[in-house]
Amino acid sequence: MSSSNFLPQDSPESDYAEQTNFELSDYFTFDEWLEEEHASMIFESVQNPVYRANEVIEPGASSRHHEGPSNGDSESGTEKKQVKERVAFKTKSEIEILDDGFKWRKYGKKMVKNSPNPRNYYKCSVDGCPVKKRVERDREDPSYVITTYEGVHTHQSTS
DNA sequence: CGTCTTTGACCCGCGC
DNA sequence: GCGCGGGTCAAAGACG
Repeated sequence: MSSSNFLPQDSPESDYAEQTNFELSDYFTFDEWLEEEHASMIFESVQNPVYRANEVIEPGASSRHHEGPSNGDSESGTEKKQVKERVAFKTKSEIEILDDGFKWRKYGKKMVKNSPNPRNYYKCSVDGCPVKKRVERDREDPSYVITTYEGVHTHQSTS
């Protein structure tokens, strides 16, 4: 019986951009919500399971993971403010693989100590799509699934 | 045959 | 300096 509300909109085929038009959500830093209890914050989003977080990453910030194994010195100019958009969804469902119209490739699974359930990491299979998806189960409500989208799709959904 | 899943190992940042 | 936590990649296997 998963006739619950998977997505706020009943038009999964709609453009993702359309769905990202939730201005009813609150604007807060992801860090803030991280400090707070996930469940607590999103708990109110049961009806509006859509949260939008804009994080501004400064050029000086160490957002460089491990791509250039060269000896330091990797100042490739083109350094500008990178705005990462993160959206947290909380939906009540048994399955965590909620198809939103995009193709995702699982690239890792990790176990969080605060939760007896593992955390899954998904990435868009589309080339040039830096969008990442993080799926986690609510530790207090295993029936709830928290999906966190990171980035913006640079392509249309497969529809 | 191509794509995706799965698991372990590795890496990074921070705290103490 | 080391440990912890979290996040990512990679190789092999499974699957269509």
